[in-house]
Amino acid sequence: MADLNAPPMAQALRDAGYRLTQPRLAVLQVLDENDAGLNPEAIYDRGRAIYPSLGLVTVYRTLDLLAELGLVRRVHSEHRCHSYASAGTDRHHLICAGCHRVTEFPCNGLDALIEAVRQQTGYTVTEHLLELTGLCPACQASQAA
Amino acid sequence: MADLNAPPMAQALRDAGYRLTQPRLAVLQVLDENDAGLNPEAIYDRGRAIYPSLGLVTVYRTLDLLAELGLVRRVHSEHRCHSYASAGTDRHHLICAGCHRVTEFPCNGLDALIEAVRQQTGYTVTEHLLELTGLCPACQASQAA
DNA sequence: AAGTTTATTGAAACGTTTTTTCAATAAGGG
DNA sequence: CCCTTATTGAAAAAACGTTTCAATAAACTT
Repeated sequence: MADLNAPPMAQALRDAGYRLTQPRLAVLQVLDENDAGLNPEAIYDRGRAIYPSLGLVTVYRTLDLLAELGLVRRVHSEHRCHSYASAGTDRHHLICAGCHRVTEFPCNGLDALIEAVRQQTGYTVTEHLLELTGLCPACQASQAA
Repeated sequence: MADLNAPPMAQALRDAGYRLTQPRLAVLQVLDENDAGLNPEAIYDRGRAIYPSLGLVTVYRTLDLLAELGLVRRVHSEHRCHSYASAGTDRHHLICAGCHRVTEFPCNGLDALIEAVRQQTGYTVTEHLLELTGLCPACQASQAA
């Protein structure tokens, strides 16, 4: 089982005690090669180009596992929340409404903001979700033309 | 058509040019009386106690309409994004992981944070989503006992 | 109050997304 | 190589959401 070209997330999977199967590697590769959020069916379609026996169920299971391990995150919108994108060390998604590209950004200052909310409301805060949506520079440029 | 006890959102609906039907009022009342995020089926069950002929399809349609008007918002989580809660003037949800209560909070400082991201990335930012999850004071107290 | 207009309804049917079941397969260890 | 068992994928099922359309009811007009 050669892992010379395995995406970086593969090591994290192995380190967590999971097996590196061909279907999982195909899913990982699709996620690695695409910076737009992709829904399970799109991942399935692209994954079958890499591993033709890939099953849609496996895509769902793999995404769930990766999400559990914090390696991917769901991409949220008001209408649909079906897409997933890779999750790096930066925690927050910046989503282009034009090309659907998903970029991560660190959000300095959010800790202070959360602390203020904690003091105002008495809530502990254990999880937070922040997504910003707008147009990336490339889409801004092409819309201006 | 008496609206003596109509929830506040009813006026917003009427002002937007929509009819205040019994099914819609039932949905509005359910949302008004519950501070936990509720999924469509839960709203349907509770709504039928108010208006027995209520249909599930109507719940979905009413939620869509209310969301379109900014009167309710979807509640997001990593696993499921099926719940809705009332939306007031404050924009952001604070969700209790214990009792599922959804509270809104204003988030002073987020504008500055978004501006910093804009300058770092070149993105315009037209929408933002922020949710904080933790334990409310009541659940903290009951867990400590 | 009665009549008219038309927005809205709900059940049935349908479409989409996600999960379960289970025999078969394959990853990884000895 | 053999063994263990995690994982797979197709079929089936469950869950979530939308469309169709005749009937109903909200709101307006007279």
